[in-house]
Amino acid sequence: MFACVQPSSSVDRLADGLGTLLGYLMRTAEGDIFRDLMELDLSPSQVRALFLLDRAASPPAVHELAAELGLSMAAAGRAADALVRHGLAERHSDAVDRRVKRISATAAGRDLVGRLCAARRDDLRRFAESLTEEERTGLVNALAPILARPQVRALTIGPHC
Amino acid sequence: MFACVQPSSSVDRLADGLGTLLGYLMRTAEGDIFRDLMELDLSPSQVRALFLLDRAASPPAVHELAAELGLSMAAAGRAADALVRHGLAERHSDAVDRRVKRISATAAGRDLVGRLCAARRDDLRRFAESLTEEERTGLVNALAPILARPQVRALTIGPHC
DNA sequence: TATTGTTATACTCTATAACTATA
DNA sequence: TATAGTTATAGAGTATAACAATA
Repeated sequence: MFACVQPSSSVDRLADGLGTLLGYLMRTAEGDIFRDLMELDLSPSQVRALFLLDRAASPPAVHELAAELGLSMAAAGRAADALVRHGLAERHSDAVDRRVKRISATAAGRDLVGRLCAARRDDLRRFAESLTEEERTGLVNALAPILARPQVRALTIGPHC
Repeated sequence: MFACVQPSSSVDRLADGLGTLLGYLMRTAEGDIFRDLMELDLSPSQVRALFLLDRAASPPAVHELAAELGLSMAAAGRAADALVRHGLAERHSDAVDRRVKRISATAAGRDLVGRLCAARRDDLRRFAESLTEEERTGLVNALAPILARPQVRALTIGPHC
């Protein structure tokens, strides 16, 4: 019989450490993010739709929105309705195929996304500020080669969020 | 006038790097976690209730459950109902005050929580395995002093999750 | 005939309020 | 009278199905 307690590998230790860090960051997030959303009374689906519209290269049709959000077309249409009512998105009839209605974010919609991203960033800044200079630079240096990896960069969306 | 482009501080760089890492981890999570939940057809509130019951030192009353979940007592009672119907939780009449019904996780409930935590852990392990040995040990070492901080340890829940 | 989008209906989850049981 | 919990009703959000418009 071998010993029951295995010495943990660097994989185990890192998975553990990251799990703890993620849990801590989630629990300490002040969530000023949600203040704006509560005021506007947006549902989670509506928020996801808005983020999708913000980062979309070109305004998606309702059925594309539905597919990307994992919603029925009816539900996606209603989510778009709500965003339009709030002045966060606009409907345009497609010039080529007049069946399709394309949805795009308005300036106000993009502004809201920007503020939500800034709130998330502030949460991370607060954490970063709570560390010593040594801890910060140590983590920045350890993170650098990982964030430079192609597979990570490929899934990195943009400068914000 | 000063230059418009400020050199970013270590705080900025770390906040940025962590944001990117978090985004990557979220986007690459395979989410086998949700397979179990879909089968059982548990709502988010029911899952949160189950996690709360699993880590509770003693079985909470329905009104305590409601307060911790941020739900109405009626909604908390219904969430408990669903868990009981699925065999994941039990109701006990309090021996002292027969008005209160205490809710506790069953062995099946704790087992499900364990499996959900294991799924999250596996996602992080997969990421850790995708790194080189140098990257892993670098990150483990950079994380070590931070995770040892009292304020982080205070918010760390348990060995799993 | 096939496809896009909207409207009609049903189901789930929630909150508020009314109700029952216990203190 | 006050408190714990359940039940009744109403309000979102979603999906499925029926419908209208366009291809």
